[in-house]
Amino acid sequence: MSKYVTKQRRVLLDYLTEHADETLSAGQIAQALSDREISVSAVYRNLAELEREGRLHRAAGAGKEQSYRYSGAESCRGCLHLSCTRCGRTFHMGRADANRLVNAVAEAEGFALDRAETVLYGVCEACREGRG
Amino acid sequence: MSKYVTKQRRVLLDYLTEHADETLSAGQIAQALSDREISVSAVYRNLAELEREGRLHRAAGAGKEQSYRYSGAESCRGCLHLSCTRCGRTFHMGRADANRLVNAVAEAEGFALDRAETVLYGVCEACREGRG
DNA sequence: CTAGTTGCAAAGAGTTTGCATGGCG
DNA sequence: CGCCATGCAAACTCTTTGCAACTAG
Repeated sequence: MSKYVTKQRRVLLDYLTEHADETLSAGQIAQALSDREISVSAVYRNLAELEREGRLHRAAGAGKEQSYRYSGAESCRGCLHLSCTRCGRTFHMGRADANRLVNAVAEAEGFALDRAETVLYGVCEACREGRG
Repeated sequence: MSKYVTKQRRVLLDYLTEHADETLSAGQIAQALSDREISVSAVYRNLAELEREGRLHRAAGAGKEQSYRYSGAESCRGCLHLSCTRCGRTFHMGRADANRLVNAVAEAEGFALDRAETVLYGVCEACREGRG
């Protein structure tokens, strides 16, 4: 696990914190940080490690790139994520609403939803009203 | 679009029909059909075409492979998909339950869920009871 | 100093594409 | 017979890995 706090690690964590709970592809991250003295391999290696530590979730991406989502603080525990297929933004479903939804699925189908892994796709309010 | 009905096309469609509404990776499909006289490129090309025609959905896969889901008949319209992260099986949430869920999300968050794109991840009843 | 990290470049894995051959209609 | 689709292999893209150099503690 992380033993040293290197410059690259800090840069990556800064970036992830800034974009906490957003769905980002490894490529996106690598590119955004390309001018900040961190190599692609370092990005991948650190992402993999963060995933092992459970601070990062490897969620599914539409294309062929893998997507990651950094679970900021405890703030996001228990909440579900909504991803708008038009503007790409990520929204958070409150704990209470999420609980209701998870329970509904459990009752209806006997299926235990994994909140960390599940992302709901659709169109957000703003986009639906034409103000993307 | 599809003009000719070739043997390969038939083989692929047969396979997809047999596994309708399941979440399959391109690799899985290609391998399952590898001994049935269809090349990898043909699989990819036909999958891409089916996707263009809207008969197939390119849903997100966990690993680095792309996943597809063939929307069998109308049978599956309006239903949501549940994917078990343990056994990999796909389950279907009934229309009524799905409607309830979609409405709940719409009310709570003003978010219009896209049923075709969304896959809920979690653990199915069988796996939870240890009979995977 | 020592061990964890980095960067580079090469190796892998999955997907796409060019081109000649083959087969549907 | 004409044109679309296939197969093969090469090209690509994204990700992983080996290894020597580097650096945090």
